[in-house]
Amino acid sequence: MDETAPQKGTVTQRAIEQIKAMIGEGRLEPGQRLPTERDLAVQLGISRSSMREAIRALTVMGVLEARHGSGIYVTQLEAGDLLETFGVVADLSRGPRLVELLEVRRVLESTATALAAARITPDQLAEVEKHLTAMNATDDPEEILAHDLAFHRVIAVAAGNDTMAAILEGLSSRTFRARVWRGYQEEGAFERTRREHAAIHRALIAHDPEAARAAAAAHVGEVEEWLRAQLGG
Amino acid sequence: MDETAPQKGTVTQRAIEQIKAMIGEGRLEPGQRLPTERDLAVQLGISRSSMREAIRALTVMGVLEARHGSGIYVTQLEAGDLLETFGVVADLSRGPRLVELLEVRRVLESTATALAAARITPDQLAEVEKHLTAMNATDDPEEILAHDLAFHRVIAVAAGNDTMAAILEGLSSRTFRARVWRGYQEEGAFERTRREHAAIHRALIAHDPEAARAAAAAHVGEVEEWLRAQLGG
DNA sequence: TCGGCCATAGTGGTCCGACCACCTTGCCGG
DNA sequence: CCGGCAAGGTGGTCGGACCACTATGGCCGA
Repeated sequence: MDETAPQKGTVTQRAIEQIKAMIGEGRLEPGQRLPTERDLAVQLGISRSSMREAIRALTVMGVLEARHGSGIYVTQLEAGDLLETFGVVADLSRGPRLVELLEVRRVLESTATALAAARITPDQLAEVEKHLTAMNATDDPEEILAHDLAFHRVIAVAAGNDTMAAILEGLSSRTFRARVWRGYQEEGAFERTRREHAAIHRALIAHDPEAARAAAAAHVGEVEEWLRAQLGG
Repeated sequence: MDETAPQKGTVTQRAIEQIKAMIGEGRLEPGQRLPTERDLAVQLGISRSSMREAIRALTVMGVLEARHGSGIYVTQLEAGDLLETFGVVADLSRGPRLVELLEVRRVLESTATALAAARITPDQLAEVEKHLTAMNATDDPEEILAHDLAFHRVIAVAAGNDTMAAILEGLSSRTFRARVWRGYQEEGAFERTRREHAAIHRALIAHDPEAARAAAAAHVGEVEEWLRAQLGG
């Protein structure tokens, strides 16, 4: 048995862990440039192919970023970078898990909206209003959806918890929302959605966290219940 | 310009999207075996190296699973499979983001505990008690941590939302908890933790969701406040 | 006949070397 | 002094070869 090379798992997997460890131990700072693929491969004693797979893995995790012709860099390791893959879950989920995801979103969205009610700045509030009016001024579903997403995104950011905002971003990814809302809006839910958004807006203006929490929970809950009914019968 | 091959992004990235689309459209069922790497590479018109990188990427996302000597399979696409990378966020986060993660955990954990209070079965309750007593019967920090994790895991499962349980699992990943708790427990927080766990347990027995929510929120909130103080000065 | 062993084909895992596309740098000429 | 151009360096792609492991089926012995 060779103590210098425990030989656990594939060499690629080992490389992934080693680089992750380097970052965890602070030997690689956010934004820093890594050695070249070729050098890294030599350092870890593996081939460039395997090293590239490891880099690819860390890239999809949002830990590394490869710039063609320039080099490999550690990302800023911000919530957005690392939670990007969260959207994949939403995209590939179907049936009962969609309800579960909406339940998670209801919990987080209501909390975020409550926090936002207490902390939102005038500028952010103005932006919320901008998307609200734009959303009500058009009949194009695409545009409505875009402003709807932006509406909630601004609120999530105003809550002051970037991690929570990033998770909510993933839970509201374009394809996820589009898939669910297509059916929901076909049942003439536009007016109801408008009223719910208005209620959230009022609560933000009043800086009333409890009202904001209730309004947001009801808003997401409506969709959640509709989807539950769709699946149930 | 070739309309048959839009040439957007790298070939590997395209391959990732194509396979993801196949699964999204239902052309690939969970558990199903994919063609060989070599065949897939030919089908998508790329080299095996690039195809392997795409497969590696989908593997770390928890979408595919490669079995050496057997083949490549689509995972069951359960919440646990897809949210496994969530733990990486916790592992690589430091400073203020740790507080944000704990804030998210507090929100989800309190909700999950409340749900569990209403739905928990006698068997699950017995398991909760098992870990509770085991946790109080030893002084080995390692063992305490293990039972602590299991304690909350059972509760999360009892809540009936697998997605939420999977997220909480990521937020409580071993290294994350170990890093934070090391310092927290050094300040003689054992007794307080014991009391908080007991309070959660009582609320579960009484099937009292509100009490359970409050107890869980306080439990996580304690650590959150301690960590906030650590960073603040 | 039945059971287990083993050769074999097929699969993912690894490595190598070459070339391409792109960015960066710095030299050179205006 | 400045702008453009050329060369070197980097990640991206390719093809082929071999290794490690699994699964299958036939063969041999009981």
